Amino acid sequence: MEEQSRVGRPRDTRLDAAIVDATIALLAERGYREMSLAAIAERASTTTAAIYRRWGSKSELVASAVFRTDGDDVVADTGDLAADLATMIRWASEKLCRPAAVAAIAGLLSEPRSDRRLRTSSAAAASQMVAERLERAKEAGEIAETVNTSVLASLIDGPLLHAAFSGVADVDDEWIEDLVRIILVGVLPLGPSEASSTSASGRSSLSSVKEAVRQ
Amino acid sequence: MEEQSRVGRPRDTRLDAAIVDATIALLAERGYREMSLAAIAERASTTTAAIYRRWGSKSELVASAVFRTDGDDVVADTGDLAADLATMIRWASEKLCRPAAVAAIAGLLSEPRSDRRLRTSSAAAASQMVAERLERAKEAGEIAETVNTSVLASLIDGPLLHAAFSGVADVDDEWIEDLVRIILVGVLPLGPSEASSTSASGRSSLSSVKEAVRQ
Amino acid sequence: MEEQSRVGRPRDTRLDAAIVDATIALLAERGYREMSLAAIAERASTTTAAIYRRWGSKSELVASAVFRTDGDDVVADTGDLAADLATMIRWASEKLCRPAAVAAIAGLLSEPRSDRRLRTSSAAAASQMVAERLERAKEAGEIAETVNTSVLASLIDGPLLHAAFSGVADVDDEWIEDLVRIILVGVLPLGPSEASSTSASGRSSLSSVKEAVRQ
Amino acid sequence: MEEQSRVGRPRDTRLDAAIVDATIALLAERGYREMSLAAIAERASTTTAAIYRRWGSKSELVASAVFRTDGDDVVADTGDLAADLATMIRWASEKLCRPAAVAAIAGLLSEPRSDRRLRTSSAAAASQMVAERLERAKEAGEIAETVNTSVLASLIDGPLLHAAFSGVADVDDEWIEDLVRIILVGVLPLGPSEASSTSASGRSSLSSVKEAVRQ
DNA sequence: GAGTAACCGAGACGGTACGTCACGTCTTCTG
DNA sequence: CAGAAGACGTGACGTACCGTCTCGGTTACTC
Repeated sequence: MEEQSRVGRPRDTRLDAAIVDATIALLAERGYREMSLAAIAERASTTTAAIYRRWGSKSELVASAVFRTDGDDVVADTGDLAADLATMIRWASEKLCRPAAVAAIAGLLSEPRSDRRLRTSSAAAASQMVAERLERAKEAGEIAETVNTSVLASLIDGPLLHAAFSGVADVDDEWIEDLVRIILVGVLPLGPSEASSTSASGRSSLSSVKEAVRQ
Repeated sequence: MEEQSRVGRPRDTRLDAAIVDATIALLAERGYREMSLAAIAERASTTTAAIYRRWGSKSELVASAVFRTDGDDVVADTGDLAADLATMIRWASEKLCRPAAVAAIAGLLSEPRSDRRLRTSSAAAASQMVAERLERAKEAGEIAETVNTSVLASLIDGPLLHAAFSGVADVDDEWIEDLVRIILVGVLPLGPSEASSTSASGRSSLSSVKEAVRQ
Repeated sequence: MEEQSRVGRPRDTRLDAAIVDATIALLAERGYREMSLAAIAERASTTTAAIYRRWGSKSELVASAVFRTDGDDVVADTGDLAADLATMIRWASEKLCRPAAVAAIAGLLSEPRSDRRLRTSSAAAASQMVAERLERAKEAGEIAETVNTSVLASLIDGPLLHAAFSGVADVDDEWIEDLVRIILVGVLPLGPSEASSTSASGRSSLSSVKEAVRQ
Repeated sequence: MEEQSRVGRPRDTRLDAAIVDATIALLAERGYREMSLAAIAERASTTTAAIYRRWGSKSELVASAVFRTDGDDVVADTGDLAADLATMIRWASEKLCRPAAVAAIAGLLSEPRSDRRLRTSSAAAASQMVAERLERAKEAGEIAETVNTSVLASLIDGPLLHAAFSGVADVDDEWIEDLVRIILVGVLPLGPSEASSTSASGRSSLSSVKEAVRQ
């Protein structure tokens, strides 16, 4: 969304909303590739020129339309990791599982310069904040020291991405609760016994991990 | 890849390979959107007509080039769930984390009728086999009864998708091992204490799960 | 050449002229079949899309480029049939004997639906006007009543077509003058003797015509 | 039609006829441009390879199929110019006015190398023979000395070409008879009065020609 | 009678042109 | 100066045709 100069006729703000709405609707209906800017303009009762006055390209429009962060809290930090993790996953599911979002992610990644545009803006910032939140949890002893926070971060968005892309499972509250439970169990510190067994063997083999947990 | 009849001049099999190789190379270099069939044809020293003789569209070519399953085993089933899970994740990482695969997934999902074509062919079949493997593990008592296998399936591909799309973490053996450990711990049955505590409270709240694990 | 609406950016009229010029030049150089729209576009420093915005097809472009009638007088009518016939043949030779015109006529007739498009527009209109001019001459007694005006009309363009297609004779002023002389002599009323002889025999045999003329 | 070597399996002569018939039929139905060799092959129940074994190109096939001269007499020479001219025009009408012939002429002229291929073979030979016949008529005094035989030759095929191309008039026996009458009258020597008047004025103006004829 | 050379059908091959579509820019008129 | 309309260059897409080539298989002359 580009700035506009102070002088001259101001932009019709109803057009902004109409364009964004049309973009989201058409993304869901047709997908990224078969959604032309002409179709967006027509549904918004305007022209492509008006769109290009506001956004620099199709991908920029889609990115800002679908992933506009109206100053949302992207990271929950109440102090209770279990609750916060559940909250973040729920938020992520609301963000990623919409049909328009699936189409947008796929479309933006299929574009060439998506690296700079997309990631640097919203996604990267959010990732950074999530990483910091998890790092704090680790320092607070809420997460086992052996847990790689990079891996843990991938467990928040990743399963949702898979579900949204494959379209197999419908992600409802129960599904999310099940997911959170597995992650939490897998991530929590297991007390003295856990500490000793893994410290003894270092990066133990998977079967030894299994043994340790059973105890 | 369409069948060809027995009569007439047979197809030049070197062309098939050259086209597939060119497709994978250009996907990695330029991404889905900026990879034209003309460029593929040029690199494979042929013409677009020869490509269209073999595949019906750009998306069909990409799907079969990147996700050709040469009769691969898509599911590991040695009886040891821990080892099999690790194997499947490793296989998935080899399949999904290549640059060409990332570009292909994004591109195919940005196309309109990818649902029917792509998923029904390879991905859906693989998902089905994974689901069956997990269901067997559940019946064998290797997985806690409370674990939703649909959620568990999304934990195999999902984190890899996230890592590949965000490009933040580089997925190496250590990363995969960390992932497997978290999933295993979160999924394994926890013995009598777990059974009693969860059976008592049914779908317990997340905080009660936390308590149960700590014991 | 399609109409364009009043609103919006107007067409670049220099492009229209450049395209038409390039079409005529390339028709003469290469002929209809070996003249591609891409070559026309290149010589006119534009693209095929700009051409298709103006004309619906290659044949339509060629027809309007070669046979554009800028409100020309297609029929001479000074009252003197001899002079008018000479004028019309001279005009026709200028229209039909250009290399581009020869290529255009052949090309358009080799296309399938040229009937409706080409003839109904310019050629048919011109033919109609010529027929009317000849009919008036007949009523004025300048042409013998036995002369079929349809045949006479074919004597204006026909010999020029033959000369242009066969490429044998070069059509210069002397050639045209010779042609006009033959037609005029064959067409003029021959006075009382002619009237009586032909009325006596009705549609006389050709040899009797010969006799009649000799008298 | 290319030669074939003496050894090996001989060609299926029924195919030759079937291909020629299919070519003529499709030329009349669809025109030159929209007649594909694949369609010809299909109608003749064979393949394009069999066609290319016999003819070198589409244009060569069309030329030989439509204008095959099975040793026909292309020039009538009974000694009676009037009758011969009528005969030649009648023959020409049978040759040129078929729908397939119109399509063939247009198509061949729209091809690039039609000069060498088409004219050198049949048309040029025929023209040469016609020219010689007319020259003999002139020497025999059957044609006025002022008549240009090149012009006269163009009066045989030309009007028929015009009629066939424009499609306006249907060329029947009466039409041809009318045409022959006009040409003959315009071409015959007019006796002593003609000789003196034209010798006096040389290339007289058209109006003086008119006067001379009226006498 | 065995060889062989050319035929036949089918269909893939390289090459070229066609006509369509979308993107992002530019130019006019109107408010 | 915004907005509507639409032309502009660029470039990809998918189709069609031409003329050639390569198969497996067949047919008739030749040795």
